[in-house]
Amino acid sequence: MRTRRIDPVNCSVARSLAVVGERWSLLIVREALDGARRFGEFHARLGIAKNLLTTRLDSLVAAGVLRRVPYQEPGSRQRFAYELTEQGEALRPTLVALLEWGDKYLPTPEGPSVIVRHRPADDEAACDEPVRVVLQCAAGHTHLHPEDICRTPGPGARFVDAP
Amino acid sequence: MRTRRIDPVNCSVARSLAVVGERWSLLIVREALDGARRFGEFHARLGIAKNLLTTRLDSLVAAGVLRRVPYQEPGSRQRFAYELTEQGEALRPTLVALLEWGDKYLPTPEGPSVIVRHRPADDEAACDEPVRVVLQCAAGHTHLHPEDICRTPGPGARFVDAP
DNA sequence: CGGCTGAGTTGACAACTTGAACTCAGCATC
DNA sequence: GATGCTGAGTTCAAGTTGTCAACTCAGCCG
Repeated sequence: MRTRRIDPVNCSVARSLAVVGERWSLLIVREALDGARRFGEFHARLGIAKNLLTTRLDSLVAAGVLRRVPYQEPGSRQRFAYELTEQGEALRPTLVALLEWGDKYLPTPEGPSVIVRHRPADDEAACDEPVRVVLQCAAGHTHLHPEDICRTPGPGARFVDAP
Repeated sequence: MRTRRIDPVNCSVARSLAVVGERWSLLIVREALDGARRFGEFHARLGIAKNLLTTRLDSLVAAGVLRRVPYQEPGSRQRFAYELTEQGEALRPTLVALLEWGDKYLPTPEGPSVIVRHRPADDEAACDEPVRVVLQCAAGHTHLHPEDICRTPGPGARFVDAP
């Protein structure tokens, strides 16, 4: 019997990337996390082509990352805004991880342009410290080294012959 | 004076995505984290077109994510393998974040196919617990809610007029 | 009515992706 | 020493996706 591996196509990373792995999707989510809600805001902030923005917003809505909500400004007709669902909010760790990686390995001479801070809405407990993303195991161990981590098959694993 | 925002184009997320935001880049890194090293392994595991794989591997090497190392199997001529640099290893939290997100929001009926575990090489301290990605501030606070997090300008921030 | 605005749509063109066929260097075999 | 095999690519046509500019469309405002 040949060596077998976990099938790499049957993987949540691949499924996630099918949803948010396109050129602009994560940048749209980033802007949404930063408060953008309206078509024109995304367009102006990102410089994305409008027709692409239309299709990206539609596909993110279809995937459940964004929600389309009507709004009406006084003196204007009803329009639609796009706001993050819980599922969209849940992409924050991914974006913080990418932010950290870029800060460390693709730095600009001036230093990072954005720092994510722990700043609760009720300022009483405001600690204001920078936020980082860390790998932590269920037993509470943190600062895991690469060699201390391994991928194991889960209940849904399928296997393929190793090449 | 108009409201001003942090310039979204001058951002580490955008610079990171320029390197690893293309269709296959993160999947190549995922396979590398799982031990793939050779052209044929990446090709067979991912099913990516060979010419694209060539350009992706080259650009990941140019970006410092992978390193091109010669190897020679007995009875074969010298060839090249691609292995992760420290910079490439540092993408692990990003991939774990995407894995978790996919497991939670894009599940398959059978359950997750991969579980990342804390399993040190020297099994003595093996705890084997699943590994998760968590946001943690420098003061040690964890379990941060969306509303407890904000983006603040860093030293390299540039500003643009709000749209 | 005629112009203004935000939110799109359309269409021509450019860039990227795919898949299949081809090359190429060295080893092994005849 | 010709032939074929293998892994690692390269080339090319066809299809898909992204870009930019121009256009539409609905309602408000004067």
